[in-house]
Amino acid sequence: MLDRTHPTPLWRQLQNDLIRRLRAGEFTDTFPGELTLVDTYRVSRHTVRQALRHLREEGLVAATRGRQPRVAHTAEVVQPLDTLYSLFASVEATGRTQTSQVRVLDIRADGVIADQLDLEGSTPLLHLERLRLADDEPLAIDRVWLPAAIAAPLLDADFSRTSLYAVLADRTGTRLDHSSENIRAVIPTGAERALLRCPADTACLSIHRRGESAGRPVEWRHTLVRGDRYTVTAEFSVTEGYQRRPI
Amino acid sequence: MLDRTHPTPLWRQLQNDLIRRLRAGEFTDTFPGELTLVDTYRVSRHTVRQALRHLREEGLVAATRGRQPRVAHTAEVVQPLDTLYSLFASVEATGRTQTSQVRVLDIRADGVIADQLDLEGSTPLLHLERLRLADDEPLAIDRVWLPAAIAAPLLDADFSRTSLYAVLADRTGTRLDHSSENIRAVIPTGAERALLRCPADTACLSIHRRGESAGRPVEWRHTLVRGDRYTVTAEFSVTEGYQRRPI
DNA sequence: CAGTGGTCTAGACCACCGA
DNA sequence: CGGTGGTCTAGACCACTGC
Repeated sequence: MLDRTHPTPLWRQLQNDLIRRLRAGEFTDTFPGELTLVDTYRVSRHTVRQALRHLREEGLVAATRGRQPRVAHTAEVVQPLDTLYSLFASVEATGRTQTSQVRVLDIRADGVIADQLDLEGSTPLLHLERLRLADDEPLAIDRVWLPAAIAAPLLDADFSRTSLYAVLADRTGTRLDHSSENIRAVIPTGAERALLRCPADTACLSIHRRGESAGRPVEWRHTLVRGDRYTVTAEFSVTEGYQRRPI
Repeated sequence: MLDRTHPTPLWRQLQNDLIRRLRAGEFTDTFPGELTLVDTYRVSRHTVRQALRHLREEGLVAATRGRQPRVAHTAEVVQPLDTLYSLFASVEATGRTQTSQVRVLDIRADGVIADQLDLEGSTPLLHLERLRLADDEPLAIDRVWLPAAIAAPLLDADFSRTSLYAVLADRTGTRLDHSSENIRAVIPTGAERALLRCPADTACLSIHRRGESAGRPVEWRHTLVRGDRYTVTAEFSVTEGYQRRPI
């Protein structure tokens, strides 16, 4: 189960294994308590608590003194605003299964979008539109445009289960190193609400992102996320050299 | 030194005492190591580490294995924490006038809010509720709670034209050095929409903020911002990480 | 009542760093 | 080399929760 000879600390191995089991859906609602984990993994309680600390801080597991610990199925995805994030990764990190329905994948020209990317209006762009789901429940409508000169190799990729950024880096070697986003609150149109299957009283976050690689704009993206399932978080600290907690 | 009969955990008492000594300038550059603290405070190393964890995460103390621990010199300059709320100030920079209507300013207890601040439910809190306007047009409903033990001197302040953080720093010397925010999209209630005088089809950004000073929570804030007038922006660079700034 | 998490102790070995 | 923080163990008592 755990490898005591491996240089990775025991508590991190334990943490990873618990995340794996969480993703595998092994704990539908209840979650083992600390003493149970001590027995099953044959480690001290201190080690168990160190492994659990991160899971609890991440909100994956809800535990209160006296009560039966539970898997926190907060019906929402929490998005830290501290990394160049991928919606795919943040959904998977919560133990949910992320899938996408590809609605559009083609190459076209669009003067408005090209303008945002500092390109000529007639420049061909690869356009990908996906309905993104977490555990088969609609989460967001995601539209992204990339210059065809860079992204053409993605035309035949399967985006139903993979991250755009992963495919982009894999097939073209392009990695985003800079991005800027605008986040607004909007009320979805009737068509959007129907597609997202969200209640009538639900607002959405409208996120525009412009991504760059080596100083060149390579991505214009618009994501419409259900407000009842998604939260953006941000952390600030005045101190220099502030180290973010690992995982 | 530490009171073992007091209900406050030992590690919290130790943390508070270390913060007190830090503020008193007792440690100019070097900082005692863990074993030193074990000796001086007569507690176990586990307790010392639990107390130090927050100080290190906050960046107040820099410690690396093998090296002499040091006091982290927090860039002595201003509090850059008003990224979002200087958004209101930046409105003035664009030529508009920003004002506030103070709707509530009193001291009360609120168990739910106190819980968010890690305080006892009966702890008195200073509560300030403002309707914030730009050029006499409503922008946001801003509610903030601070422990009365710290913020009581603000009871007779005039908040119609001034920043809370400025008054807080001026009258109490407290400056926020850390905060975390959650940003969601919501649809305002009828009362909120009426107060904000916004159209029926307008969504809002709901922003919860928890602010800390020297590792202790001092502010719980909820701001409801009109989605049709404000955008939150974020920048990311691989070299610099994310920084949010207002538009 | 049994089980939960929160706190605390007193040990131990290790990797790392600077003198 | 001595001191640092990182990890880990094997205990213990307590407050709280739900049955």
